[in-house]
Amino acid sequence: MEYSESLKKNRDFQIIYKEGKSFANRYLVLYVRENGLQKNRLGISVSKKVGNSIVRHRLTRLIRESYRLQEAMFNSGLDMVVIARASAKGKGYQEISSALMHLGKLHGVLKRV
RNA sequence: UAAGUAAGACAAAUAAUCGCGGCUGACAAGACCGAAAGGCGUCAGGUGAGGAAAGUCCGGGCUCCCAAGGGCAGGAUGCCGGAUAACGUCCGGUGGAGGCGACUCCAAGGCCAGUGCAACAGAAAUAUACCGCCAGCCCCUGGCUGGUAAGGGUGGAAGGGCAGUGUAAGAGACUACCGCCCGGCCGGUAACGGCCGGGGCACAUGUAAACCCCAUCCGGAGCAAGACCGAAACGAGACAUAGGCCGGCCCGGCUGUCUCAGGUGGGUUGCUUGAGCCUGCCGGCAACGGCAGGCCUAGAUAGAUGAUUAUUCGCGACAUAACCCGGCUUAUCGUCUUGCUUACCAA
RNA sequence: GGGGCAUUGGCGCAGUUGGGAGCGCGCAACAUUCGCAUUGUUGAGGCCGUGGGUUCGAAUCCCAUAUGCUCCA
Repeated sequence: MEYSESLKKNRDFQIIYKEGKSFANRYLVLYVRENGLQKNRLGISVSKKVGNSIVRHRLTRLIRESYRLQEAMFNSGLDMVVIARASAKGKGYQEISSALMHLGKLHGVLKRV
């Protein structure tokens, strides 16, 4: 991803859960927190409750892909954590992507086009 | 053709664009990050999950720890022979069970080494007489004593089975066949099978997935193993007091510089060439082994396979490597190949 | 990567040499009261997680499997 990094440490996730704001819809939950950097940082979390390893990997990829393709739409300087919910199991790219954009709109982190 | 049975193969395909992880090559080679070890940009090429990668139920390699040697305890396995690095796996047999058959299935050592348990029912559960049968006696529509396991009834199981002889009634008391036990001979590496003789049955119900006995095997932990490089902070030592702070000065303390130990955050390695795969020939019924030729086929470290478009069909199941192999078990949409069996039809 | 535990009425739990499926709360009915609560009596409710096996007989023993919880690194 051109402008972004991924979140790795559990500590980073915990900070965002504590200090960030969250919105949710049917498939996803999105936490956002300003990090004061030039870049965005993205973390994806899929719980074991959602499904087996195949399902979890698939969802991770769909979320990463939809973020990658829409990356230019987001403001910069944000830490974001996307959590997949159990109802997202078995859904396709179109649904996941539109769910992510919907949450971005709710947070007001999308650039005005 | 239909039904079945056994073995095996495949796991949607093709193209384009964008994106991700290793690898190789070329160009940059420094202006970056870091204390160090080390990492790093662009382009091109090639490569990138499974038959179960799963469950973690077994076995081994590898690594470290412990260790003079041996035993006990504990655990596992359990007909015989073979294969193998090893196995609880596989192959071939034996015995038993199922099927018309092809074929399939079996935790299949030992309750005549010992101990325990067997509710209820039943007279009695390893020792006995309730009914009955027979004999004798008596106070004779009955009772008592003795004999008896053929019959009834209970039970999952009643003391070898069945037929005959025999007897007061019966009984391996005796006899034939079957079963059991013992001994011998023959075949087989063996499990075992066949034959002969004896015991006349005294040992003899079931349970070892009850304790246990017998035989064989097993040291412990696991790649977050282990090895290497190694900040900061903490610790030890040395030096300098040249400088700063405490002070009038010295000692001393803090600070400073250097060294060492330890090995945390972090990094490198272990990390993929291996009991490897494919083809052919040879040995073996087979599992498998030998020889020759060819091939190199993921290596991530928060963890890489996705998205879009087009075409085709049956509209795609179960499911993602994490040190590596050999098995087992479980999940699974379907497609195909071959051998064999049975039934029907045709020649 | 290794190990352990649990699963029994609606809920929480007992259940050992393998033979009866139980306890408390809850539920229903009846009694008591003018009525309710309390109390008492009675009752319903179970494939003992699932599938096989051993045994005459399995909640219990053995094997496989599912779900949940938990420990160590």
